[in-house]
Amino acid sequence: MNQATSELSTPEVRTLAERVFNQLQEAIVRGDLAPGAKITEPGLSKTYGISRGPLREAMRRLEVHRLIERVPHVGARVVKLSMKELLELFDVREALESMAARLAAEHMTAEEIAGLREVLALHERQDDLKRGEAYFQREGDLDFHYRIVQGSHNRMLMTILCDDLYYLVRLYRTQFSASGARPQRAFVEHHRIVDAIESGDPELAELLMRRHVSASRANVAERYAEVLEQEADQPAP
Amino acid sequence: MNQATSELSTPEVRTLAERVFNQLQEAIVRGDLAPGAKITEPGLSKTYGISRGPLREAMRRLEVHRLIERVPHVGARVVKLSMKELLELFDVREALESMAARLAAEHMTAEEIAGLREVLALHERQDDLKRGEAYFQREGDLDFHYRIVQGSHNRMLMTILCDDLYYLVRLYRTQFSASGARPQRAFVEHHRIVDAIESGDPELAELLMRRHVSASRANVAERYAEVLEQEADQPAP
DNA sequence: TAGATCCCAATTGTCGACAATTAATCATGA
DNA sequence: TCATGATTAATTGTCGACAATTGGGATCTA
Repeated sequence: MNQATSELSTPEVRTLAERVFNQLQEAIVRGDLAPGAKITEPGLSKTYGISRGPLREAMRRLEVHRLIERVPHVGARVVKLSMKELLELFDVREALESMAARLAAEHMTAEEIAGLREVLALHERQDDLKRGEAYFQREGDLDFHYRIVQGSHNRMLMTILCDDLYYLVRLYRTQFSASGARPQRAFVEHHRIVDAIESGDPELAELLMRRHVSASRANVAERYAEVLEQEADQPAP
Repeated sequence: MNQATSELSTPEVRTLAERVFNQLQEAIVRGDLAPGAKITEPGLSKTYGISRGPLREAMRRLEVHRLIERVPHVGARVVKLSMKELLELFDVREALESMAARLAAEHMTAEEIAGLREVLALHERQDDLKRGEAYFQREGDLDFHYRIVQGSHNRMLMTILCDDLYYLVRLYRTQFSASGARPQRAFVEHHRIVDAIESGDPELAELLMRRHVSASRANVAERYAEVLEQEADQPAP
C-alpha cells in the first residue's frame, strides 16, 4: 500500500529523523493527524520515542513539503488549506504540469511511454473506475501524473511537483475526490495526452494537460460547493 | 543595499537560527561562499558563535531554498548548478511566471499597477541601463518580476517563486548577467507586459511573459557558451 | 609498485538539560 | 459582571556532550 510514497521518499532510511518524517507524513496524509491539529514537540517526541533533536529535523521537512506550518515561539499545526488556497494549488499545477507535458513530449523515451501505457491499461482493468469512485484510481491517477513529470527529464520540475506539491495533492484528494462522470472523462483525457506525447507533439500535449488539470480544478470546486451546501443545511456539531 | 533581501526574508528576526540563515544566505548569494564549497557544522558554528542546534536549523532552511545540498552522514555543500540545471530553472520560471502574469492581469489592483509603472520609470532614469551593464538593473529586474508575482494574488505561486526560486536566480544572475542589446530589449518587453496587464488582457500578458523569460534563457545560454569558449582557450588554473 | 585492508581522525546524528518566550489562568479592581 | 493585570505552567529555542558513521591515510601484501 502507498506505493508512490515509499517509492518517492524512502530511497534509504538511514537516519531517525528521516524515519519519523515518513511516519508523520503518512499519518497526516492518511488523516490520523487532522488538518489544523496542533503539533507539540514533547508530545511527538514521546509518541515516537526519540529526542526532540531529530524530531525537529523531521518537522522542518514536513514544513518544506507544506504539510505543517510553524510559527516561531508558538508552535506547529497541520496545514489546513482554505478553498482559495486549494484552487491556488491547482493553478500552480496547471502551469507546471502543462510545462511537464510539453517537455515530456520532447524528451520521453520509448520505454517511459510504454510504462505510461501500462498505467492506463491497469486503470482500464479496474472495475471501480466504472463505478465512479475509486481509491486506487485516485492513487493511480497520481501515478500517471507522476510519470509524466518524470518524463520531462527536468529535475527541478520533478522536485517542485513530486517532492513539494504532490503531498498536498494527496492530502486533499481524499476529501474532494473526483465524482460523477469525471473519472471516465479524466481517463479519456489521460489517453489523449499520452497520444500527443507519443506522436511527439509538445504543444498539443501541453494544451491537453492544461485543460485536464483545469477540469480537475473545476470538479473540485463543484464538490466543495456541494459540501458547503450540506453543511448549511446540517451544521457540523 | 540588497533591499529585496531585507524586504523578503527579514520581516522580524526573532531567533538565532533565523539571523544566521540570513547571514549565510547573503554570503552565498554575494559569492563569499563559492558554489560547491563544503559547509561544515563545527566550522560555521565557530564562525558565527552559535551552537550547532540553531545552525542546523539555518542549514535546513538554506536547503529548502535550494542554496545548499545535504547528504546524510556526509555533509553539505553550496549548490552548484550545471548548465542543464540552470536552463531547467528557466523552464520552471517560464511556466510559473507566465501563469503569474495571467493572474496578475486578472487580479492586480490599480495601485499595484501604478507601482509597477514606477519601477519601470526608475529603470528608465538609470544611466547604466543604457550602458548595458548594471547591477541595479539586475536587482531592479528582479523587483519587476517580484511585483508581478505578488500581483497574481496567489500565495502559493508567491511562495514557490519568491521564497524558493528567486534565491537561485539571484545567485546565478551575478554570473550570467544580461549582455549586449538584451537589457534594452528586456526593458521594452517589461513595458509591453505591463501594458497587457493594465488593459486586462490575461492571455497576452501570459504570452509576453513566456517569451520574455524564454528570451532571458536564450541570452544566458549564449553567455555561457562564450564563457566555455574562453575557458577552452585559457584553461583555469 | 600497485592494490587492498585496516585504523583513526573528523564530521554528522542523537540526546538530555537549561534558558527564553508565550499563552492561559487566576486574582484584583472598577 | 467585565476588563485588566500579573503569575504560572507549558512549549519552544539553545546549548554542550556523547555515539555512530564516513572518508582518508598509513600500512601491509602480492
